[in-house]
Amino acid sequence: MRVLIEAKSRYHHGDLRAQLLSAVQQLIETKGHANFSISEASRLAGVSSAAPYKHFADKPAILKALVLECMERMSAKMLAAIADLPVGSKERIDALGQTYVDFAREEPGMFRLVFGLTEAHQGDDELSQAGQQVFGIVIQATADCLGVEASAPEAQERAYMLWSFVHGHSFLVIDGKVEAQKMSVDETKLLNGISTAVLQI
Amino acid sequence: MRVLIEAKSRYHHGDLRAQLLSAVQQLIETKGHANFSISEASRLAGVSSAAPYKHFADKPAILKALVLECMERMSAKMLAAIADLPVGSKERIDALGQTYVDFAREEPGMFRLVFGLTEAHQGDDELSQAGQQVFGIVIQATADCLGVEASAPEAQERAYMLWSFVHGHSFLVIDGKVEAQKMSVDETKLLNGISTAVLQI
DNA sequence: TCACATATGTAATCATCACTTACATTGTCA
DNA sequence: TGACAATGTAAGTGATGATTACATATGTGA
Repeated sequence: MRVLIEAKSRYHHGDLRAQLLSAVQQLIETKGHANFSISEASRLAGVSSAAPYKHFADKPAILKALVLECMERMSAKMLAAIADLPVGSKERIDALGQTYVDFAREEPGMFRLVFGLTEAHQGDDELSQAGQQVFGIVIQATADCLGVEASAPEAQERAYMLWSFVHGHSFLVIDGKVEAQKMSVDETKLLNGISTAVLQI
Repeated sequence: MRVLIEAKSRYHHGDLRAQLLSAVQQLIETKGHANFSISEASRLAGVSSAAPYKHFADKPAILKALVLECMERMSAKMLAAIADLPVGSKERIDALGQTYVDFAREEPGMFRLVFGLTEAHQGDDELSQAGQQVFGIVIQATADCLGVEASAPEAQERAYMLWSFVHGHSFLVIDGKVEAQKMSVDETKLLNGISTAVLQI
């Protein structure tokens, strides 16, 4: 908060781009990515509603930047989660899954944004490349676990199975379906059970 | 189209409620459930922007009506899909999964709506009951397959695993992540592989 | 047949938003 | 130092949406 006030006292903001992204992220968590407005984000950052256009071409560009940053954080978290675990261990798989679900729970708005982006972004190379990087971590861990190369179709198939499952569980959690079904899910057991099942088909 | 024109010629629309729901559904498929507006739905139905409020209290009420109708269709499709397959067979599981994914592909907008409803609906009994009905079909088929009662924790756990997976795959498909990863997924093989894995843990 | 309550629809108003244009301030570097 | 790039503001445009006050059709009962 102090940062915002201080920054406002000068004509040039200093780091408006970053603060805008932060404001938008905050708005997305509270109102959903389809309901935030640039105007409101500007207000939050303490600048005029025209200022953002010096840093971003339009609304989709802001979302794209946010998603890229989000995916990098996701990558970093995943890599950190497996860093201390032995290569080729099943624990790595489970740790990746847990990290994924944790991320969804911590930032449901951003999580939905990353995966529910509009058609405007569908063909974007930069975005799909960032996505491949994240998925690549899962593929590598799966391949190591299976004792094959990451390029092996088997590794890709199993990794996709794991991803689908964790992805689905994440959505069911943040959309409140687990509670709605009056189910209590032991998540550790669940993740462990799934990876066991998928790896030993 | 003819219906719309004909209806517009009269002062009283005739069946505005149903036509509004249909218009909203159409908009949801093209713009997403967070981006449709009552005004635009009214325009589609050929009435003023205030007319809908004579039939629905507010926006959430319209969405709820749509979701309920959607879930009923989903239930019906799932029941139809397993009707001719033997009770307790794994084919039933796979057929349910395929139906689920097909539905998501055919009506991605509605699919997202059903699962991404706002907090306003989170505690709604009618909705969670409809959800339980759909999930109940999966639980029953899983229980039959395992040879246990539907109330058995084992059945619920396995059913949830299957649901998570199919749910995740559905989202990845409609969000274009499968293409984005330059992956070609053999869906039949995938569904079969997953059910095999989950059932024989 | 005819007043009238009710259901249904409209017009008008007001707020908000994305984005633009014209201009102001600041930092920087030749 | 002085030109210029970068970054900000003020004001405005056109589109869209929610809400409200008002208008009309229609079935009903006397």
